[in-house]
Amino acid sequence: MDEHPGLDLAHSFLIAAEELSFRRTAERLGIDQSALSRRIAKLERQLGFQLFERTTRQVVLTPAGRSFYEAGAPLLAGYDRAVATARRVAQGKTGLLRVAYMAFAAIELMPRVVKRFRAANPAVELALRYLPTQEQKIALSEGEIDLGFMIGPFEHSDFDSRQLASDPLHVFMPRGHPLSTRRTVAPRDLAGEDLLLGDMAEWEAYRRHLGEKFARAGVPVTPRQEASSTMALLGLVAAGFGITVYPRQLTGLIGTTIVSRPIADPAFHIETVLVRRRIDRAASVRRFIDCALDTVRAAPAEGKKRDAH
Amino acid sequence: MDEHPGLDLAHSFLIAAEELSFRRTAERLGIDQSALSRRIAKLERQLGFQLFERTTRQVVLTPAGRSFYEAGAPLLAGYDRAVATARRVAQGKTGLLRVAYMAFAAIELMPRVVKRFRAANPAVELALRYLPTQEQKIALSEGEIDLGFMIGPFEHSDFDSRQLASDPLHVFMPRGHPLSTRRTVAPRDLAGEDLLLGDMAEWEAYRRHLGEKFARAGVPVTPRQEASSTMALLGLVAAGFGITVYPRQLTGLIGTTIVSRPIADPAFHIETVLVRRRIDRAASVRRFIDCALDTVRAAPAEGKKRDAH
DNA sequence: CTTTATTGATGTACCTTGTGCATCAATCGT
DNA sequence: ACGATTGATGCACAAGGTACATCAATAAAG
Repeated sequence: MDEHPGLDLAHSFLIAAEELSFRRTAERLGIDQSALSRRIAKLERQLGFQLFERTTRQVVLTPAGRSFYEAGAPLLAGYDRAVATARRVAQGKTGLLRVAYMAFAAIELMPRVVKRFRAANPAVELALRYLPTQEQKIALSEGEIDLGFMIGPFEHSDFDSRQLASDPLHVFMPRGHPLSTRRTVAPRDLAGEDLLLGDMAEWEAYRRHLGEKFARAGVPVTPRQEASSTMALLGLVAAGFGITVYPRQLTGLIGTTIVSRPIADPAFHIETVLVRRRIDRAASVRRFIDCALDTVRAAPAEGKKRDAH
Repeated sequence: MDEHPGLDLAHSFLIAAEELSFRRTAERLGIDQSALSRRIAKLERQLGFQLFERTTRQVVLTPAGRSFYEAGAPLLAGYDRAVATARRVAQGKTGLLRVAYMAFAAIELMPRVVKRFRAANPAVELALRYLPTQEQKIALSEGEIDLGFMIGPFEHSDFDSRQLASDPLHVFMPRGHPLSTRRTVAPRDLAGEDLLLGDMAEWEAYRRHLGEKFARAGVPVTPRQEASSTMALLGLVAAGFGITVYPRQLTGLIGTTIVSRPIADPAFHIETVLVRRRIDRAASVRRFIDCALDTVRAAPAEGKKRDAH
């Protein structure tokens, strides 16, 4: 790619090619006829070929000029469209918003926010993508995504993090499990239980959080088996391999083979935050965040608490 | 269409959007970093929205900037292609050549020239169009065609006319016609014959020429019937309605129901000329003319004379 | 934690560039 | 033959963009 010879003069040429009169063209452009005459001459010099055959009485396009006009007119029209589109994007009225979410948010929170946002901003295309919390942070910093629903808290000078929910953790166990006779479960009741969790590759953030909470509660737990997905986890629980700890929302999705009980400890909550790059001031990103905050403010999911711990 | 805000700065922006570094971009553009900084700032001011989010340590595209880049990059690449294409057209290496031809040229001359030109200039698209001589003159002056095979001579200050051929006229008559016993026919032999010609709307030029020639030969003739096309004319001749006068080339195309005899008078030739607008200096037009001259010079059709009258 | 180097932004002086005005030669219409 | 209109050109001026020097911010190195 060279440097686009005469690009700045192309507009003058296109008008002239339509008018076929230097005076009328100059008038349309709001400049002197002599200025236009020089513009065209300069453009022809830069391009290296004649655009017009001109006498003092008539101006006609050369074949090369006709070719240049026919190819150039749609290009400049396309430029205007590109500007208009980009302007709409700047105003957040359209564009592409790349949103990532982790497993917990996928159950209820993310779909609700997305549904509301789509209704309010139909012109904004949403690219949803499942990513674990840790990978979201990388993806955010590398500009691969614009927003991420992730496990909080997340404090970093480069990122802006807004808490959307703080969900109580439940114990999920097979029907008939000894603990299922209780209405609530204390952390220390879980000592000695076989704890099943997602594998480290994808569930790193959650496992760190959970490990810390059990440590603070003075309950030593080590997961006995790992699953790669939420469904696999539930399958293992249903099959009697052990129990798991998961945010409350999952309760609504399970059948009768698995029962859940709240963990009666205010520390056993998990925060969901919505994170963006602080440098990214895109209007559509702001709109999405506002929409998310409105969503949880307007109708917080049952059992959710507004503030953590 | 406004006036394409910031079009001249778009190139700098595209490079910057690729480099994501003002210093490297400035280096690539061969300007000072400060100049680039102002260019981008000016472009953003003209467009009315931010293209980059920048700190002193990193430069990232805003969503609007990304949109503008994605739409703009192919546009400027398209501009370069448009310039390259137009340049090839200017050099006559490609482009569209609109050539018109009248009925006589369609028989043999035009196909031979076109075949030769196509072989030598495969990249030039030819738009062939049948037009009577008179209409070709209008079409040429209005720029609807670039070249015309027409009945000559044609002298005009706006046009450049080159004679390609001077073809002897023959008399075409039904088999068994009294004149068919002769080897040649004199103009005065045609006095009293029923002369069939094409109608005035399309055959004006030829009829003027022919009328003039008969007048000079002192033979009064008035066409008895008109036909709208060459085939219709031949049909009428074959049906015994009369005779017609036509250039020699037609001889090769007729069957045995019609016979032809040369008119033994040097005035009874018809010139075919190739005409272009004098102001049109397009290389491809010149090439076509050269090719046409080469064609008739290399292998003049049998019976053709180099000079008229 | 201090130092160093690199980033993009900005003040300044200079000079290239494009502009309007006036005028010219060519040409069409009357 | 004349006036009117076309595009081209000489000229002086003003605007605009440029390089240079420097600044504040920040990441990397010690």
